[in-house]
Amino acid sequence: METRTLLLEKNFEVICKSGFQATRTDKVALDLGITKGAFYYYFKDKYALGYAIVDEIIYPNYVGHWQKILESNTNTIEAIINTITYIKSKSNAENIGLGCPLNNLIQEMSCIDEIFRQKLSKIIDKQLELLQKIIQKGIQKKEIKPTTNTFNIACFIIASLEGSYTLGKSKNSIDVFEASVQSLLSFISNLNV
Amino acid sequence: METRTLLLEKNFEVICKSGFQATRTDKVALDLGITKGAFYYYFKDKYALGYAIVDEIIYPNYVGHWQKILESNTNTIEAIINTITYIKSKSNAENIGLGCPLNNLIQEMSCIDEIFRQKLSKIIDKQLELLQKIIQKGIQKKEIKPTTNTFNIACFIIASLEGSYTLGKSKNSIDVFEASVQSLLSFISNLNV
DNA sequence: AAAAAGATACATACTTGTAGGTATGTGAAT
DNA sequence: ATTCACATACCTACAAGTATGTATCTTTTT
Repeated sequence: METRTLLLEKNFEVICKSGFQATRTDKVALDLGITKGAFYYYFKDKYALGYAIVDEIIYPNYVGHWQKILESNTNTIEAIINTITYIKSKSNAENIGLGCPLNNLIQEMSCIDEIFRQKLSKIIDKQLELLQKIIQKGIQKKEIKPTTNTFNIACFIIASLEGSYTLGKSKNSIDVFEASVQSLLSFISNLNV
Repeated sequence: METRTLLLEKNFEVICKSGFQATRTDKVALDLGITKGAFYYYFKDKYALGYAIVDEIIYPNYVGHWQKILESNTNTIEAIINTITYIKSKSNAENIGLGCPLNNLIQEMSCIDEIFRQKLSKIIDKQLELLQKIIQKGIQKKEIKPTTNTFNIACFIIASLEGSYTLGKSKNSIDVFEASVQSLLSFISNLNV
């Protein structure tokens, strides 16, 4: 694989485990058999690496799911439930302690660096935008109660999901995560007409 | 005020703004006209300060609300809604960008330091425990649907709340926070018989 | 009651590890 | 001949912690 890609992916992995600030880019590179010189050939500084990870790895990963729903034609509620069930299935007892990479970075970096905040905020924005469109479409298709406040519900769904990761991470246990997501799923199934 | 208390409270303030790792304890002390020597007289090291903040400031602040509900006799759902409405009212356009101190520390420190994780986890645990008791009592008082899964709902409420802060922090906007909490409130009001 | 002996609550100055970054070198490809 | 894709060695700012000094207060001794 290309050196830059290797650096991006391995650093992402370590950032997921220890956060951005605690990540030592030179040690990560060394683990890959890559030297500091190579790192600074591809990235201006540590923050440039962080931004690249957000743009190139995190963003696509968080927006894809919702995009697909919009493009599909299955029942709206079913589609949302399927997506969240899929997201849920990706967490297990081993990785739940790591939390959600997006969530982690928001809490750690938003207050320290405005560019980080903006880039992460954009991911949330895009998710909210897509979810609102999905719900709106569901209302038009008469699959979702017309009284539903699309903005409120979209915010609530993303918030609950992120919060579920927080619970799981804090307790380092999949149980609380799954319990919370389960409630979210039944909440969503009650949005129908 | 006592030197130790001053150090605790001012450092807590700065940690809320910049996180634990980015906080420079000596600069915080200096701002208070206190020297490094005084700091290390009261705290073994930076982590001891962090632990003290969690134990002495954060813990009491997060557990008190739910404790009061258990001790009161008002309608369960009303009591929960009042509490969350009160919590909601404490955030505004100026401070929402800081996020929730508990949430912040969980994301930043849980993976880095196990003692931090345990102490923070205990706060989540206590909140879940109290909320479960509150819901259980509500069921007994026939104010809440008997089919309600107390564990799932307790997890969901805490997760949604924490997640709402995450949204607000990421967008540095009170709107998404309030929208999400609003949905949570209406979800809770639907828990009645 | 006075003096001596510790303890308390800091202040000052110094040390050290290291994270992050730079400057320069070099072999291969174009 | 020059650019590309790194490698090596060095630098430096500073966060964290330590060692030591000292004024004041308390306690004990005589």
